Amino acid sequence: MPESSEFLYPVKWLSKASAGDRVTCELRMRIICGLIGSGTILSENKLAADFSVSRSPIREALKTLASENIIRLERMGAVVVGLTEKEIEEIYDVRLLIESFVFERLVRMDINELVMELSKILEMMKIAIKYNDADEFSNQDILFHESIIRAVNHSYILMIWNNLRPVMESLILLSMRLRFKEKYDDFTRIIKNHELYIEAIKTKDRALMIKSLHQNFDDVQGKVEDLWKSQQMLAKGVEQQDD
Amino acid sequence: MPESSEFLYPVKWLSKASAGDRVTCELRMRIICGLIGSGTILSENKLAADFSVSRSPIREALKTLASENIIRLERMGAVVVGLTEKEIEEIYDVRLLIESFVFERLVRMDINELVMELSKILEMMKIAIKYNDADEFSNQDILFHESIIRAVNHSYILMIWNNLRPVMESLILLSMRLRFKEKYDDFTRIIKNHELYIEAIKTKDRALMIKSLHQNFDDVQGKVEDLWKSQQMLAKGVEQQDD
DNA sequence: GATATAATACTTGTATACAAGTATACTTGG
DNA sequence: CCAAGTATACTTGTATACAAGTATTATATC
Repeated sequence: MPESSEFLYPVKWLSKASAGDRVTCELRMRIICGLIGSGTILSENKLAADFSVSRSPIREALKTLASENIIRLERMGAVVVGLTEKEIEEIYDVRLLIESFVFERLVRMDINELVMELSKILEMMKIAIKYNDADEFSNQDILFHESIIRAVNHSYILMIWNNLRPVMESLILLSMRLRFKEKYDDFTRIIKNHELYIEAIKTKDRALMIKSLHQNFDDVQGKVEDLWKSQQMLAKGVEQQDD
Repeated sequence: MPESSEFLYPVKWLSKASAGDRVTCELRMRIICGLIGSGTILSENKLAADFSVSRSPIREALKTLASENIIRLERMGAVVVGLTEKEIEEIYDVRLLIESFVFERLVRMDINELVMELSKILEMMKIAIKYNDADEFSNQDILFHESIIRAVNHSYILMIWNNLRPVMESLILLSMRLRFKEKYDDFTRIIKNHELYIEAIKTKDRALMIKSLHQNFDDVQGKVEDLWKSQQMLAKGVEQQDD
């Protein structure tokens, strides 16, 4: 019985979104942080009632979440799969795979414009840290990697990214919110690491790129319990949210 | 515009499918073979009328096709992107990427059961050739590669495959239909090539695997014009049913 | 009491209706 | 004749209705 008043997904990111997208994003967050546990059976009608919408947007959401592999559509009800330790590792397998691929392309391209873009994003990230805005930081973090991927102009690599992105986004959001409360110091390291990534692109240093990518993963990866923790922390701190 | 009596997608594969899936598969085939050209704007209402269904299954289809990157959902109408030479190459970039990844995992696994499975599929392919069944041959061809990918039990690699699969399927279907009519001899080579792939897995010979994978691509790749040709050939094969 | 059968309360997929928004064509005033 | 506003015909997203199917439970029969 989730109260429709509490939202895990940043509400301001949904300002122009449809009800379907809203439900998709919120459900994803709840599943990934463990609020809706693995094995739970989701009913279209029940969800519709909980979110006070009709079945149409719910169906849309379930289809999307199924394509992201966090629920499984069966003949009767959608069963929550969620993320185990293993799956989080698998996500990073894929990121490593595609970002390495992208890097190979980058070294044969003019990367001036990209480096400029990345520097801008890095500045934004610093501001987000300064103002304690975990959500905005996450947003820029994702944008950072997305910009790199977009730069090579490969529609099917971009397709993979797009399929992966939402789950990544949820993971990063939860991870960063926790860090902002508990391990604020981490951010200087994260920033430094992103500077390393830019450096790797500038100097076309493959090894450096892999290294910084790995470090980046360690920064976000976290254990599944942490996601739980993140959610509970948020539940306690809802009042602070409206600043 | 398109006559609902002619279907490019094998009808028997849709026996238990919903109207939404039917429309998705058929639309995809028409887009990929060029029957519905790039730039065409698809209207939900018009499609609904053409396929004699309501907007619900059409919306579902458009969402799916958009996630496959062959149409783009804009604020007014869905615009067909289709496949250019470049995109077909990109698909194979991704396949090479994931099948290489999978191979690395395979060499550290017990592959007896998989080899057995692949041998079975290969037998099936031979039968399909014998009975001139291009569609069944395509089906088994895809199953061959899917079995390999499934074997490593990596949910996010499988996710990529699942996102790629439908477009691949259409490409292979069109390519194989053409071959059965024009280049029947090719199949002995394709079979031999798959035997090579099995051999590569058995002996865990990475180079051999890459080689056979590349050859496999050459077998299907074909030019975009060929897809056109394939469709036109089919159109002639079907008794003109214009009204 | 155990098994077959019927009633029920769900489920899914599709159709249809409607509000709100947006491009196109059509007026109307200058 | 053109600019500006208005009407119109489309669009999307959501709600709702309904048929057909599938589990679950209750009932009847042996």
